Amino acid sequence: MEQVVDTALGVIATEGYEALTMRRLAGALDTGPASLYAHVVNKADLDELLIGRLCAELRLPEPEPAAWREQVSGMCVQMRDQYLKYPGISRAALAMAPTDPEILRVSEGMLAILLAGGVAPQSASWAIDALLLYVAAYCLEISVLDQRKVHDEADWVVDTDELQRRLTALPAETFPHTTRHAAELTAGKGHDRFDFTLSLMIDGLAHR
Amino acid sequence: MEQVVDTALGVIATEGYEALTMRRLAGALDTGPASLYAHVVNKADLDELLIGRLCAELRLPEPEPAAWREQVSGMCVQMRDQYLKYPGISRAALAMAPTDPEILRVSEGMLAILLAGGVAPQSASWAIDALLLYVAAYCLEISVLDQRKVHDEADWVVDTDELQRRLTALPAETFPHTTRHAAELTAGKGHDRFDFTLSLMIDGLAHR
DNA sequence: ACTTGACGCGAACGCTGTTCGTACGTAGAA
DNA sequence: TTCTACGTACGAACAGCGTTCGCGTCAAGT
Repeated sequence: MEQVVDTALGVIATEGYEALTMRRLAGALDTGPASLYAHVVNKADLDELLIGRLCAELRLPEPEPAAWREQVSGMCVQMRDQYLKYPGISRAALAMAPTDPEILRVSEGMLAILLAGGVAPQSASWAIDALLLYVAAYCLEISVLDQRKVHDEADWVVDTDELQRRLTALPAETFPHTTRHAAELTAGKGHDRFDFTLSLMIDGLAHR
Repeated sequence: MEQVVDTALGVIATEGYEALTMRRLAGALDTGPASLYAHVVNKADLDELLIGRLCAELRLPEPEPAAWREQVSGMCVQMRDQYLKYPGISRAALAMAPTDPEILRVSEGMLAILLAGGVAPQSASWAIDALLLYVAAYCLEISVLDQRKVHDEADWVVDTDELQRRLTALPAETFPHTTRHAAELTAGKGHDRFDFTLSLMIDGLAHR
């Protein structure tokens, strides 16, 4: 069963989550699809196992009260990179009940950081939920965009420059702010947008 | 083609997005699945049309600089309620390119509100992105949970009280904070968590 | 050596999105 | 009026999905 999870993660890492079908996974294990159901109840169950394995590889820091902001954003960056390492897997994370013990472990770790930083328990609890949700959604969006680049024709997907050109070309009377600030709307290399949102939420948490 | 979108929204409203298959939609229109492709290129195209229709029904307020916070959170609440009115449709929203003119209209409206409120253009642009992403993810999570309640056996899904009981029953030495603050972790009726995250981000935006 | 039990897997089911060829209805030309 | 030609609509089919059933095989117990 451990090998099933490992092989599944391998398939996702090289071909994306959409390619992880029971048949494809069975083929990678040199067997038929029916044999998988001896080790796994469901595809949903497999998804849970995958997310659990992902969370198990996250490293929880020892809470340092003075550095709680860096520590919590570091956790989010860890999750982000883990999600992006297995493109599209965040879809499974979004559709999952938070019952898994490995997820609870991560949640416990983040709670410890926030409480050590002096955040109120209620704010900390809800903030963890919001952060995990945002990270998963952010990674899903990125994975979907990357998937489009592979699957569809290249002219259907637009890069940043092309998008900015299109925004500028919009009718200025109905989209005055969009045309004027097309540069800002399309700005952000790498994970600038991610960092911005994280600091937005963490700053909001600190000012409470 | 307008009728196709209307019927599709009707199906989603009563049976959920997962039930919106080409065959089910064709059946609701008293025809076969092949006929749909005369009006719609793809299922992805249909999804875009649905989200476009959804966004078209959003009401953009006239920006009032003093009330920008209430206005932007009001927009998010509008989107949330619209998403929840059609359970699961936020999945389509998350997997979509932001090219649709109706989405641009909403984005333009929110940009106008934030700029009128004195938010820097770069912060406003990124904040809109983050807010839209969070709203979609939040609604997707809710829809998935509701779906589970319908599909699976009732004992697989846990309500708030049961979840709190389980958290409290965890081993206290490995989950000290989770067991102690199980009440806070499971707290929040209605959209309290949603309101919290929104004010978190908007407050962070104001302190910039 | 015979029985029994468990396990693995080929084949099939019902479902999905999508395509192809045909048949029909209509509009224009002779 | 009659014939043609074109565009549209749809029944049937295809490839793929998750999942289940039942048979065959193999190991252990008596």
